[in-house]
Amino acid sequence: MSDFDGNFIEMTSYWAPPSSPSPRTILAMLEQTDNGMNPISEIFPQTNIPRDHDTDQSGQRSGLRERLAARIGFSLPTLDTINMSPLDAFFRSSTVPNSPVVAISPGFSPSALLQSPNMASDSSQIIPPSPATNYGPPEMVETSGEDNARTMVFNNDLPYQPYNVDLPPLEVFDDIPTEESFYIPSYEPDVDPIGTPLVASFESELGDDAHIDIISIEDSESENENKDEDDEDYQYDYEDDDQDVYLDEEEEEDEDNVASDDDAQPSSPKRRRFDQASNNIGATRTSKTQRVILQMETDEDNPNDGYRWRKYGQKVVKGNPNPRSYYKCTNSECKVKKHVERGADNNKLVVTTYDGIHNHPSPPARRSNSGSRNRSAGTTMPQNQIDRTSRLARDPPPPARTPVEMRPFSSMAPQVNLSHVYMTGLSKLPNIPVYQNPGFMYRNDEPMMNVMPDGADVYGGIMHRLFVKFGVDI
DNA sequence: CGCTTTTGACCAGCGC
DNA sequence: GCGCTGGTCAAAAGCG
Repeated sequence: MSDFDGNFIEMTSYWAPPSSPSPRTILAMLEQTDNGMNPISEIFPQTNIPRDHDTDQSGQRSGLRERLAARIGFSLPTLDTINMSPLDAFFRSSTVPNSPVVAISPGFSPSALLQSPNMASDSSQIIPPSPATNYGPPEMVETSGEDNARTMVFNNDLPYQPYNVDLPPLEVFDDIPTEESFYIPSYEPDVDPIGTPLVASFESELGDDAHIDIISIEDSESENENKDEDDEDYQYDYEDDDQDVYLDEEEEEDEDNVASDDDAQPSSPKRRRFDQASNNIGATRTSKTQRVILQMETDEDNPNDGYRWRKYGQKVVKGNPNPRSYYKCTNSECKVKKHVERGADNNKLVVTTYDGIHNHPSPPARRSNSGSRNRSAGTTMPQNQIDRTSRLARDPPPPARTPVEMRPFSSMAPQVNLSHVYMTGLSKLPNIPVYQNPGFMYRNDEPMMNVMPDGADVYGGIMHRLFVKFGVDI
């Protein structure tokens, strides 16, 4: 499979969710990369089209937002992205409220996005480093419908240069977000350009072993009981205290200064108790593992994410006429589960929730030959569905590259083929080492793109900072 | 034949 | 205690 031959790219022009090209178009664009032609702008040809999101799609978005808000426990503010320069934000080290640029957070395991063999070595885009810290209220990203929204598209063909930039003040590391967001627009050609909100979110619950995700490979399955409801000190009680690197007392004070109202900050690590209670409405969720919610627009009922899954249940849940499908990783040693459902208000929006951490690499794709099964590399699916699956989704994960392949398979990261991921978001995130090179392009009305570090850079930066601050040497 | 999905039943947590 | 709900189980059916 052809990779984007570019680098981690930030699209600095104002961006509006484009109408997405067909898989064929994408593949054609990808194949052009060998000519040194960055395909991004051609994949996203309508990047400058403003969107009137306050018209007929508002109902859809609000419905989704309300659902997410109900699920997570707080309302979702609208992101104001106008007049905000992503680059400015990116290289700003201090507070940038409502930064639209997605970042890796220490709370949300970087490995979830960077250590994934698929995501890191595929043509994938990765969650980029954070440009900014945000001390605002807990955020879910709600940006896709915004005019002038910005997006970042990434690739990771840059060499591993994790330490070639100045580290930001470590204080920002204290502010641990638990939610990330990015957009995965449909690559289907018939997407309404003013269509559905491309709201995506990560929810890292920072559960009992969430922090381990950054540091080591451990069985993510923890059947811990909920922490004592009466325990008001909000101390983390990770099982593996040796690697409890998130907060110390001082940091907690800082955190409390920022977030005086606990209930208003469900995304905070300190909201873990809240999350556990509120995020499972009537559910029986005993496994307090890290959870990631991924939303993307696609016609596939279960987009390939690089792993193989076995469906073990389906249920219609309250508030959504579309059934929710439950999957387990087919690896017998792996306890990761996920469930997939379509948006109640937007049938093109597929919401995938991952629970757990894969303790194995993604399996090789099942090759389809004449007369044999033709299954996707990931979740098995009916033939008719496979036939609708893009080639991108069927392609096997490419060989992992150093240093990616040396990383633990610690991620429950959704290993979606993020061939054309739009990322944006709000976050309270640390600055992570980045560097710039002049590899931008500006062609016609297409976004100017600035080369940004790849996943290895970001990962290395995080590791370095862990080492600097906590002495954790991976 | 092997593996998958389907689907109704069952289980367990939560709120009232 | 009861009902609601999300999550899981497991037998049957489907598919190549």
